[in-house]
Amino acid sequence: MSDGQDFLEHLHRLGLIAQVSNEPDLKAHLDAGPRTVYCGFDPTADSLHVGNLVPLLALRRFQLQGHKPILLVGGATGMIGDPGGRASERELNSAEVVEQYVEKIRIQASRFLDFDCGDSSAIVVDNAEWTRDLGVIDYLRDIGKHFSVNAMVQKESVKRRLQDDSQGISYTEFSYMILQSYDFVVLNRRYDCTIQMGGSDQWGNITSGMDLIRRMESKQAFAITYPLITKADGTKFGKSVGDAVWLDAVRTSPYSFYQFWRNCADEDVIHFLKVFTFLPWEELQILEQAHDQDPGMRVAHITLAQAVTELVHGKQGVDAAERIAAAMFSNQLVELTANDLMQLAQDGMPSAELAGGDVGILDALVQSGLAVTPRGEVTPGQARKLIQSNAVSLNGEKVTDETLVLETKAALHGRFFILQKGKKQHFLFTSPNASGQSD
RNA sequence: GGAGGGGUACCCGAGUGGCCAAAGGGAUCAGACUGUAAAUCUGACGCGUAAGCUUCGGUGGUUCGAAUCCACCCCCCUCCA
Repeated sequence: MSDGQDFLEHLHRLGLIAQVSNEPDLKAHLDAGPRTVYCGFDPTADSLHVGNLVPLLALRRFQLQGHKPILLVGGATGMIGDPGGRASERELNSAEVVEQYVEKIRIQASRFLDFDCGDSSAIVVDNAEWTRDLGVIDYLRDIGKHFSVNAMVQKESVKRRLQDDSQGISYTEFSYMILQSYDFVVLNRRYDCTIQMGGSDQWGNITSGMDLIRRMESKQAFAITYPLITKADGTKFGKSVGDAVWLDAVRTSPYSFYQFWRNCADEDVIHFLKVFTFLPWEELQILEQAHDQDPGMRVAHITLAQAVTELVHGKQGVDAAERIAAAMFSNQLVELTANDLMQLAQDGMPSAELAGGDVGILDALVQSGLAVTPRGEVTPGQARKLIQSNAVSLNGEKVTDETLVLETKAALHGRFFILQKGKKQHFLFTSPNASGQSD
């Protein structure tokens, strides 16, 4: 990427930088030798999602430059809830739950960073470790003393909540900034960590940490924020079929994951390529050109899907996803062999065994979960509505009859049914007793 | 503790005795169009094939009839020399 080129400049080009504190100094700081940079992740679920990929990959970029990344899991701050970027007060999770999340996230993140490459090896820390035993009095005397409420109230994240008529802010969330600042100090002491990175909504918290380091340690530290990912159409990034797109293969299959990227909007695809892949700049240029010339070819989309899926689920993940996609979108389901079909199930295509006997189409829609209402419930009524709106196909044929039964003789190779809702949602049913595999 | 404002479907937000399963917008799902895009148009959007059933913070009450009126309770927000 940046042989001799300025690293910060490169990040700028990729659209990864929203704000930087004291850029000239930071540049010199980075150029002068390996540095330590940290980014925090709040454990709000037991898996990271695509949104978390931004900082994760950014940390990786630093590591590739020879810097040392620290991934801080907010076992403590996760118990509090960050008021920034949140309209309302957060639900608080129990300590055990948070602890569990922390562990899962630690494992998951390990995939993206190198933990064994000498001085720049990544490390994972949990701020619960140094916060847990911090007494209130110590906290107030040693840390709180350095904070001016006057200044805190001026921070955008806090100010917004103070001005909002329908929501206030609790003292708990108000204190979040202090804990995060203290994290920075601890990491600075222990690992000489001088740079904190975060989303642009973290700017206030990060600069506040810089200030605290200056006061307590008399040292200079730096802040870098990345722009929060937005989509061209204004809807929230990272959702698919109503649910977040997770990195955990159990929650979001590699196939769905792949589809998520492949289906992103034309307007977003180049931006996403820059942020979510490590493709060399020249290649990005070529892709952008190709995309501009003929977006219908979807070269950029496919490259994006392949690259990110490989990053998260490996080459097999990509292969499996593409096998399913090829089969499902070929519109020639009948030509698939029994082996192909079995492979699809193994590849992670949503599938299930058909509950004994001949099942009605409505039941099948319910069992497959395809009959979800806009509210997220699975109901027979929704199954009916889908059929009435001409949305359902079975083995490639539109279904218009609600009373249709999935009879064995109509199955592909005597035992497979591919149920389809709309264009993009498929479900594979296999017959239970496959003893008659004589076809 | 006092005074005031507020709690309506996934979100925002109308509705202040029947015409309300509850306007409007957003989100979501589907159809058409396409490129497995976007935009646009159309349909769906509490559950149920239907009759009907369950919803408007909670519980009781007034009424032929309540999201709408009354009582009590819970929660949120703002202000208090």
